[in-house]
Amino acid sequence: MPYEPKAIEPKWQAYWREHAVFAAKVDPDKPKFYVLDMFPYPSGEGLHVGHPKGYIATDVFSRYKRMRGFNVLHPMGWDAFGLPAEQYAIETGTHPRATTARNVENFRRQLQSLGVDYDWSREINTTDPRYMRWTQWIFRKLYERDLAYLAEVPVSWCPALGTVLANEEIIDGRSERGGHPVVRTAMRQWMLRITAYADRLIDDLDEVDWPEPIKKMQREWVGRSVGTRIDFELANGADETIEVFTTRPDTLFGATYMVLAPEHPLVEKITTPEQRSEVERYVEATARRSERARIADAKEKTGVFTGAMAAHPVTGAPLPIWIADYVLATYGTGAVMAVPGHDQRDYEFAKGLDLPIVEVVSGGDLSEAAYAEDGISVGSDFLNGLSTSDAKQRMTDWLEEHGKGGRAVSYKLRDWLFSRQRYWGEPFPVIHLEDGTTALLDESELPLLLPELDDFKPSGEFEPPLARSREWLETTDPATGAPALRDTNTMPQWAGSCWYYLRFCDPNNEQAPWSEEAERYWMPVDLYVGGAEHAVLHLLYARFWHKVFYDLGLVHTVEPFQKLLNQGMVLGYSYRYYDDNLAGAEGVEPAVYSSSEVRIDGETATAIEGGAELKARWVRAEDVQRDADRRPIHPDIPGLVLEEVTEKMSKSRGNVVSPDDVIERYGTDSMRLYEMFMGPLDKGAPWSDAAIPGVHRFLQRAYRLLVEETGGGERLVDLADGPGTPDQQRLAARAIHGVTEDIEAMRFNTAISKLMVFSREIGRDAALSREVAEVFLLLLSPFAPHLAEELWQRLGHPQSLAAEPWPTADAALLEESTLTLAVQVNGKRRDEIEVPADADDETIRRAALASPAVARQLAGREPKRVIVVPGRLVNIVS
RNA sequence: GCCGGAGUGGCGAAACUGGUAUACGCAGGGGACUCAAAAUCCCCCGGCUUCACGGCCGUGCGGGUUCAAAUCCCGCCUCCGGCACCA
Repeated sequence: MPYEPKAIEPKWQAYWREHAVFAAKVDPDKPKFYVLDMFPYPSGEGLHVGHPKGYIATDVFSRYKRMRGFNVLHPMGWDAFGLPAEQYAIETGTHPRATTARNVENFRRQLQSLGVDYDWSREINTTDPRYMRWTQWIFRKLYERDLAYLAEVPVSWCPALGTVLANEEIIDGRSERGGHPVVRTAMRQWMLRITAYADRLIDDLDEVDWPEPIKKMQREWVGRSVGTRIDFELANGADETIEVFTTRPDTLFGATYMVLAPEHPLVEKITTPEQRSEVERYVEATARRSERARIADAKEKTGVFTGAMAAHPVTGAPLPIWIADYVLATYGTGAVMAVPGHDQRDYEFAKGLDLPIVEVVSGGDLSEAAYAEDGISVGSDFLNGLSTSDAKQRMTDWLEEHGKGGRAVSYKLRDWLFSRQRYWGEPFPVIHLEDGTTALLDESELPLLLPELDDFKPSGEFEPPLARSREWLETTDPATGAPALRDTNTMPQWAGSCWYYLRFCDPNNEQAPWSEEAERYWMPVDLYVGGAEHAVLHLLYARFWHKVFYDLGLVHTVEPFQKLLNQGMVLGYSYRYYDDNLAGAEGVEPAVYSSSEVRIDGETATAIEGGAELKARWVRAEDVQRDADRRPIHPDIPGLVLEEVTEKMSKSRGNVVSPDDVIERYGTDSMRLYEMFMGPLDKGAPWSDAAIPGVHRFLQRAYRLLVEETGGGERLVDLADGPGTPDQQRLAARAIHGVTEDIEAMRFNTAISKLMVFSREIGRDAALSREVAEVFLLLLSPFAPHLAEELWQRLGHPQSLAAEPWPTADAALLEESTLTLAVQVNGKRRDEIEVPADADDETIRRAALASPAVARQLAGREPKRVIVVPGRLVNIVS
């Protein structure tokens, strides 16, 4: 019988489960290792071959660490609140709980078929009341620490969908689904004071072993900038000041006007009657435009004069106050002092509206552009002659002395909007009293469960679905018996994923979210693997919560994730064309275009001929036909050549490959091996079915190394006793050394190639010895655990190899007795020589010069220099 | 525009600290085994040139540093990802 993964793999998956081989228990006598995957949202579509890449990598590494004597924690669970289940509920009436349960079943089955060494006894689900209870408990802690507060926040409200939309759900001011209008409006919502942790979120990045680009993105997201606050008084003596933040206080003498964001609260107050109608029109127009649209025509700067004037803090000169949408209400103070000579945006605005531009830093040419670089201050009174950095100091000191400003720090980071107007999330453990105050539910009342509904749509204007259940909504204050209302918002999906790594340490605890003992033993996460798309938000939010836990004494480390790794995306080949049926209407015959007939400009596609606006369409990869030139063509539209692109796998692109199909054909071990062999873990690569037979053949060879076919059955091959021939021992030592190094560095692709070489060479000169065969199986086992276990058992071992010690290489066997050195003449390789490993430079030099190829190259010239690089080469310079 | 990452055979890739460019795998070609095919095993496989030995060129492009550059430096080009007027 040949290698039969279908017989072997389920057998070992059952064995691991039944013998609880991967169950993790606190054991103070053993070093721990906590490996974590970013847990998935169990979508209805199931896994595609891109998802498991990270899971397989953590599996390889955790199996390796276990064999190295570590007590490994490798858990899995479900981030199961979320929009798709709710949308499905709105459409079909199916309760999200039912959808979620079904999807979890399917995901668990698929993950288990990969043979990953999860400790399934620790499985968690964020929608489980036993989990949700503690998420709400954490919210109480945040509230008690004044890190959660209610605020009126502008959001994008879509009346037709009855819900608030995120920026990415809005296209051209309309909802992505359905194309309904969206308006900006203020709503009372929960906010989390993440900005209180801004400095620590930047500074503590120095503590962790993360890819530098990710750290950088996080630092920039927090966006700390150090500068000066300046107070501008109104020129008419009104009792208002405009506060401004700037990183260039040295240019204060160059300020020729002020600009407020249209949403700035002072706009209303200071606008003069003559300007009022124009200002109101502008403010209204800005509110109607989406943030995206505002950004899109950033080049054209518009604005309106308010009629009011501010006084220059030093000279007292009047500065006209404008409003313009290039000033953002959400950054700094929502107001800027405009220095058109030295800020490009102010320059463009001033040019467009004919406002004065003055030079206060020398070095540029203001007739061309603003000069934003450093220089020497000019036309700036007491700053004249100072360098930019000295002038900044001097001006800030002056402002402090005169009570008109001072040093300040500003962040890009904003507080975290923590409410969602949805059903399928954690309800807030609070009640709202009639006097307008808010009170926390007592711990004993947790979890606060969702009301049972059969209609999940929003219940009306500004009313989330939770408002549908009056009996849930209307309650009483347990303290006073007074009537009270529950909060109709739910928490965002982030809530559950912000602390799940802590729950995994102690998933069944009913007294606390986790015990101190478990946290002290398992934390921090030693290796965290997931997609780079979570580089900023998830990791920043989780770090924020962790720091709060630290301040509460609930965790003992400042940072949760010690080492982070982003797996590259598995891409799929998709096949694209275009048509002019923009709305996707049915029953029409759209004009179709091949990509060569289409012009792409940003996000819009137009026909080169005729200029009609077009939309991209995809043909499912399995439906694509080929013409005589092997070009991909449309199956139904004759002659339409498709464009082959490699992009992210998704259902809409028709390029999804399911692991179920791959496992059915080749087995899990082959799929695992292929995913690790494709290339470096952190690099993206297109999935290719055609390459799998290569690794599958390797596993077949591995199987035949130990099992031979007889007439009707099979038997173990005859193995030599003892450690094997000297050659075999050397090969084994080298394989152990190389594979170990590669796994430590997470270079799984090269580890596998070393295993391929090892298996090919090992039986070449003599019968395989038992010891060498065992080394091979142990090295193979993290990658192809099912096959390795099977063969290990056939060698007569009654126990799983999961707990076997990892082999070690005998250092003496790694040393070579002779070395092959390349011989170069003037840097070009001309020959090679064989020398004893301990040969001295003089011997090597003589051997190299004795080479006939060298003599031919030198053609009688004397070598000027001979460079001997130990163990590598000899370079003769002539 | 800014920030990050990457460009090496027909393809996925390797070369770890500057030291023999293309390991390993896919596809392709040839051979062995077979009545035949599949499977398996062995060999070849960057380009140009030479009967051959060999020679020349070659890691996106152009320069540079070095005895020696895929690797370091300067200037560009292309692709992928992220961010978007941050005062």
